[in-house]
Amino acid sequence: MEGKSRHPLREPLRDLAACSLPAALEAMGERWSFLILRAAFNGLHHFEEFQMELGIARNILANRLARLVDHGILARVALPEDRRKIEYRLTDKGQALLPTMVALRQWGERWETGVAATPVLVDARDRRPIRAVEVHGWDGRVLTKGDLLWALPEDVASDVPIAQAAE
Amino acid sequence: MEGKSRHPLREPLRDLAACSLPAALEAMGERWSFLILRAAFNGLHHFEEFQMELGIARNILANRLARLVDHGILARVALPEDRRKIEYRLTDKGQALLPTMVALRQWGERWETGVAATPVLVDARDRRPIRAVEVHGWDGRVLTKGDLLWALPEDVASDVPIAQAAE
DNA sequence: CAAAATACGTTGCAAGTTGCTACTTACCCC
DNA sequence: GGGGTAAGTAGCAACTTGCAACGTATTTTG
Repeated sequence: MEGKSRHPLREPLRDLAACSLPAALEAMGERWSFLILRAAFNGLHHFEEFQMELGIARNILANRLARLVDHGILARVALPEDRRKIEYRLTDKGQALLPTMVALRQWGERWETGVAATPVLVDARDRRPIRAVEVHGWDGRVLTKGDLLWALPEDVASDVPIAQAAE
Repeated sequence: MEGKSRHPLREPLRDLAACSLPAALEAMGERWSFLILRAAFNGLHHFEEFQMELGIARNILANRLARLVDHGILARVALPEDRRKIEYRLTDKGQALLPTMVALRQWGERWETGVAATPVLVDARDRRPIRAVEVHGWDGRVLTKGDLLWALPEDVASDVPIAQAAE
């Protein structure tokens, strides 16, 4: 029985400083989680659909779906018109992973496979490809590693000039 | 690792196998990989630094560093001035993971921890917080799930801005 | 209605991964 | 040489993953 141990004795990924990356990985960092998420974004909703599409073992799929539901990324809805069926539906929290998923996929396209993936993600309005996901500064500039600083909260320039920035 | 290449034969309409997400996860999808990457972005370069910062077991760290080097995400550089030391340095390919890492971290802040993470990532120029990472259409609009379509390559509008999209 | 099929799991292993701790090897400094 | 540092390896226990068979409600079909 491995389906129920949501938080096994495995130590949680250590909070280096108070970074929220470990918290995010706690929810999404396991083996199939991102692929299930992508399938959900792609319109799949049912256990058998995920299983067929991904070729994942059924017990692992059951475990991952339960975890994603526990974390509020998917909602588990029993369908009234066919009481065998369960619908797994992206929550707002799950939909909020879109930029992460797209960024990871674009990185894979550019640096791993080297080709545009199929299917292509396009803007529904004009069917044009979407832009590359980037990090932007407050002023809209595209930032790369050299443009960034890891600052303590008290060293962050405030947008509101009333704050006691200088102490 | 257990190389998985099992994908059932399916209709191309629904085939997600050509997606580059699996390729990206092959490189970055293991436990600790993203945290090591974050530490590298944060200026750590040496085995003992990663080990102390993350509290990861030494054999796992050695394995992950070797994998990241194999995938070209980190470069392994022997330092001439102290021949005990090895420097692990982000490559361009590794630096290209910045948007992915920031998107994942921001999602964790917003939906898991609920607070701004420490340290905060700021624009080095003005020390202001960076923007939320988002998905943008060709025209610059912010896109969410409902604005997107998964299209076959032949259904993608050409990037020539002359509007022949009428259909 | 009984039988078959569908949907969503669970169970029992075998094989693979992770983690802890101690050990090793090479190197620097005095 | 002796002590300490840097980057790993080795052995072993605990945990996770994967496969395939089985279980249990439901719906559909003959």
